[in-house]
Amino acid sequence: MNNLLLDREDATVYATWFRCLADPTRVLIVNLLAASRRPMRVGELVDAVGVGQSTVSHHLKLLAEVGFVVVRREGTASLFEVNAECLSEFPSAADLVMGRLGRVAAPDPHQAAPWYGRARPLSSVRG
Amino acid sequence: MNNLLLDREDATVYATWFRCLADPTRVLIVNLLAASRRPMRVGELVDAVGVGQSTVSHHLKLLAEVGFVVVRREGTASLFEVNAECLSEFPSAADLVMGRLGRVAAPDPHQAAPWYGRARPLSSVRG
DNA sequence: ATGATTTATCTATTATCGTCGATTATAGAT
DNA sequence: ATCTATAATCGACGATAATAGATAAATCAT
Repeated sequence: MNNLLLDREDATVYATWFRCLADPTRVLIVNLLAASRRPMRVGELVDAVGVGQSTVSHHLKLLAEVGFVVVRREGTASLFEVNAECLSEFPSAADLVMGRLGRVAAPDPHQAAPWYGRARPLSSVRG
Repeated sequence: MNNLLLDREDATVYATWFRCLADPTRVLIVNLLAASRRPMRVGELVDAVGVGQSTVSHHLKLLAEVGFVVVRREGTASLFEVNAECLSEFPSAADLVMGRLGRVAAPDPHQAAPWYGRARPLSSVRG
């Protein structure tokens, strides 16, 4: 110890996560997808969050890049749903930053976690 | 129900929280204060996070405004420590956004929670 | 009073962000 | 082929944000 202290690299990864939810519209989108637990079309989200379609697409792209949501196309529609791993991993990240967690449950490689293909935020605490 | 769906007003409050940790330097600062659980001087934090003093002061001001940290002056020094309420409230906010929590523990009025004097983020789920 | 230490504030620069409107691309239906 | 519905991309705009450097304010020691 102290193994619960982050280095800047890990902090940057977590900051990326939090930045993803640093906008009210994105919070609404994620909350909607997380609570409903079903795929939703872009138009459905546009109706729900009250900003333009291009703006919603923009936010969805961000959320998908970081890994909060996954997308699948079906005809002319795009179906977005929450990344199930995030439901617990994101709150765990909050716990970790707040110093309440020495480690976080290891991610399941078969389901994309937000950090796959990027920095693994838990490397420093896995030690 | 669904009572776990946020409205934009609440989403804005949570977004403010997350935006506060949307920067690597602030994540480092909060994690340091949260893990050490002791008051730290600005200079101490400057040494730890690797950016200029004015920048650290700037971030601390932000963190204090939102309520993540509290400050007390002692001589020429400023002692910052983490707001104890945030240690659990912030992860709970993450849970709530991810649809895993119907409500959050009621805040203790004697210790400043991040939303005091601002919107109460739990009003919509408290009913 | 002077000087040293510590932190806050001010100003400026640069980069990023949220949003919109318009356009483009894709797929289905007629 | 054309029309329609859906979503992605592009370009622009104003607003914020992160950082640094310089200066000011406050406290303490000599």
